[in-house]
Amino acid sequence: MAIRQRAVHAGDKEERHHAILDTAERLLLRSTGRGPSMAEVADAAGLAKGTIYLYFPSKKALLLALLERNVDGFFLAVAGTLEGSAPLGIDQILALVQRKIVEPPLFLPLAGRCFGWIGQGLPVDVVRPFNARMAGRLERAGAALERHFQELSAGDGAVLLRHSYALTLGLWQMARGAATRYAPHPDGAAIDDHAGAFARSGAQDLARALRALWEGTLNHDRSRAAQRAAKAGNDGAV
Amino acid sequence: MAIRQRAVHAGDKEERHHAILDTAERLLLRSTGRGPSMAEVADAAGLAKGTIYLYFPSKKALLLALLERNVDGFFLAVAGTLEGSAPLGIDQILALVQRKIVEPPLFLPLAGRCFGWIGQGLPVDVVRPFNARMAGRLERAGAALERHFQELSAGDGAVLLRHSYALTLGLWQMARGAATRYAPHPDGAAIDDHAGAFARSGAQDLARALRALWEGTLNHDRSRAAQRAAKAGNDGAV
Amino acid sequence: MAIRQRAVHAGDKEERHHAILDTAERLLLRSTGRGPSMAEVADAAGLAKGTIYLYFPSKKALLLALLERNVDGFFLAVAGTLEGSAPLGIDQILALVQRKIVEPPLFLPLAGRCFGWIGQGLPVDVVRPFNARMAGRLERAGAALERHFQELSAGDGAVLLRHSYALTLGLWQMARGAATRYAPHPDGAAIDDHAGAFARSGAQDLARALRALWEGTLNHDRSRAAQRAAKAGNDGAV
Amino acid sequence: MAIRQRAVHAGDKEERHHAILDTAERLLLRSTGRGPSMAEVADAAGLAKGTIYLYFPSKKALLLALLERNVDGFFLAVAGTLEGSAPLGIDQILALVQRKIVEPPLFLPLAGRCFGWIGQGLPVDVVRPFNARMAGRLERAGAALERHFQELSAGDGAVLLRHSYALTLGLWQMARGAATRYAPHPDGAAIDDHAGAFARSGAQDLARALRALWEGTLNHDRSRAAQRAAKAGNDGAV
DNA sequence: CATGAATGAGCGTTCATTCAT
DNA sequence: AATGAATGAACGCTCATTCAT
Repeated sequence: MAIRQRAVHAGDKEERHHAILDTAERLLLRSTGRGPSMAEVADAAGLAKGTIYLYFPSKKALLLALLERNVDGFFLAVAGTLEGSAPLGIDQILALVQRKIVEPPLFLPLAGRCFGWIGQGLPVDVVRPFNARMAGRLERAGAALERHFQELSAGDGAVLLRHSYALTLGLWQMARGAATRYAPHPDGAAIDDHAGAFARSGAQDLARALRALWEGTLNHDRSRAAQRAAKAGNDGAV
Repeated sequence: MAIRQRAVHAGDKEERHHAILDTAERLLLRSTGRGPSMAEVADAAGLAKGTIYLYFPSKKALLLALLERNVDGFFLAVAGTLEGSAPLGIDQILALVQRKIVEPPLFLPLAGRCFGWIGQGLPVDVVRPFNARMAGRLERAGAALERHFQELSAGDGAVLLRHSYALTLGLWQMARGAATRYAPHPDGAAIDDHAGAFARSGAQDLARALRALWEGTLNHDRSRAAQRAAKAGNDGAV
Repeated sequence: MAIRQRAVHAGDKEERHHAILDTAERLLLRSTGRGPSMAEVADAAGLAKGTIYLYFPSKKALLLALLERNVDGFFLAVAGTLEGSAPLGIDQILALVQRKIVEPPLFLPLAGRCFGWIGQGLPVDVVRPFNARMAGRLERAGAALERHFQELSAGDGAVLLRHSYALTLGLWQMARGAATRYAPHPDGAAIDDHAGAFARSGAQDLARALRALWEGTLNHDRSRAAQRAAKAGNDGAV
Repeated sequence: MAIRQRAVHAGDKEERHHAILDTAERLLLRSTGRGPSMAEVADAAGLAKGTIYLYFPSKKALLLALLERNVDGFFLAVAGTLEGSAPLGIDQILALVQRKIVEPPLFLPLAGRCFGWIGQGLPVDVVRPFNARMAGRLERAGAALERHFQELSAGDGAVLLRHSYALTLGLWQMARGAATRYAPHPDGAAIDDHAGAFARSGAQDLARALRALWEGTLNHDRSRAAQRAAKAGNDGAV
């Protein structure tokens, strides 16, 4: 175990915080069941087991931090792109969503597992701020989205993003259960044809599902807006 | 623990099989992480630990059976209803889907957890038939669906059902991660408001998401069908 | 499980007794650690688990019976051959010993394991008669041996046979520990050269060891007899 | 259980390593079947169960280490004594062998049990070096022995030692199986007489057996050497 | 700050034995 | 006599967490 320098400055500590998260993230991807043990994380990070506990009070807290960093990444990226651009079409936005959700760290797995872990046994004063922060990110991204699609009324952007996240998450898990992954499996050339029917969830499948969800949502809101407009016209006439 | 009764006939054994599954199902809902221990299941079922292993060869097998029973219940119910009825509108079908998926045993949680477990460490000759059975159920339900909506071409019914299942699953997990934890135990009397933004997944939210997914899918297929028709008309004219 | 006939006559019961022992013997050869489970024995014998307990009061008793039958086989065969034959040379007797001990059921393994099991937890009224019977067999075979070698005084035949059994048993176990067996291992073509030095115990090695033991014993007794004779002569002369 | 002391330095750890082995050794002597459980070892050593696993990766590894320490003790002691001494007579050497094999920790039992365990379920990269080390010890002790007895040709020393070990092992087991069980626990006050015939293996019996083995071996080799010499003389004469 | 030895509750699983049928 | 469902103590092992150094 390489003896690292002591982290004396605040910056160093922050850095080590992130290093631990990075390590845990990497291990979580290859892990199963209960996720990587604290010993594994410590080893892989080149730290002692006890040291991890200087930075995170418990394993649950570590996983929660990991989840937050991941979800944050997605919503911040979406919000950032949307806020700084000319109006985008649905194709471009769907591509963005898919790229940000599936590609980069490629771990929905984390979410799938963490959502089952957190929320139980974590102290209220940890969970409450976590939820508040999530809500904030989501609302900001939702608002940005609404600026690109007039048919979305206030709050609908956040809802659509949340539904997209859920749909992706669900598909990922069903796919995982059947041993077909997004990432090409090492020796998974011809795993099993029967796995397909229930789990044929590749990127294409996800794209199709997301498009349906978005078009359905936008259409719905558009017609509702039209109804409101018509009603307003009628009312005005009378 | 006293012997409740010996399951000597095939019927009794089947019954106990189900009783164990029922118990495990109930405990799984309140459990976290690795799910209820075999000892907990046995205790709650009024059996000895070893007895469980007379009915299921391992914990994984028990959970897989639980998952199958759940998924089966959904797809069989959907297929059964659709096959024996006059054409239904989208509202009626959505109500059916939602009722069958969310209500009865009320645990997507199981699926969320099990999909992560199966496909890892289970022998191929267990997983493969499982996948095959799932595929069969799905296809049958999908075909029944296609008879109610002409715009769905062959195979699209199954895809739509799969997407619906995934969406429900994802929303359930996000909701569970955030919403159920403030209330000490019994019922969610005092849910935190901040939990909402990210997790406000009640029945209404699910209904909204499903409707969007279905309308988006049906619209998409309808316009594709229209294009095909138009093209055919043009071709015929020429 | 084929329902066998009920064993109503004494002969049937005796027969089933042996059938169970045969089955257990066969399984024990392929087993490891604690030996075959009672369930395995029952299955392989085509009986129910409880039925085994009608014939043997416990697993330990079953193993003890197995051991007895095996040791009996050896000593009875030796005694039988020696009693009904003209004087044999050492080569012929060694060949007999080796043939009877190593070849036929080929399970020293049983002895190696049983000696560790029995003698603890078995009731006195089971163990005491067992020992008495063993002593009888051994003495009879020893006496027969002494008739072939005049240099052996009373009791020495039994001692020599006991030592032979022990030597064979010890070599067998050392060989087993190093994954080299008497019986050619299925895929054991070139297991490991290093195993050899400590465990190169094939039939040849055993033959060499036994010959040394026997020649040493016979020589020793011969010279002792000579000394006695000389002393007697001297005494007589005086 | 309170923490006795933390083993921080390499020396301390080595010491605790040995302390665990000592404890396991002691328990193994009184144990049956599968040997003492890890929990028993831990308790008797004043440690927690998990702590044992800091020093040995598995129960099998612990037993293997125990066996190695025992066998090592014997062969090293023999080699050490023989290498640093003037030529010894057979009586002296037999006394040495017996003293080193039977006396010190007094547990062949271990070997009897361990030889059945190792070689099954232990990774090759553990068993192979183990065998190699054993071979080294044996060859060194054998070579030392050959310097004391000219009639032993190269390699015969190791063979003789191996046979001696096997003979001792076998006798010990037969003795144990029959002799130690009547006395309730503490000491063998009232050994049954019937046990004797098959198992009367005290130190005297062992001495007798070993002497026969050694004399037989040495005589054999001596006469072989004589034959060779005679043949050489004849050849030279012709 | 950092370490890693120590802890011990907990887990999934086995299996000899019992006894209602 | 025969069955096999039920039992429950025991086992080997893991791992989040603590705390002396």
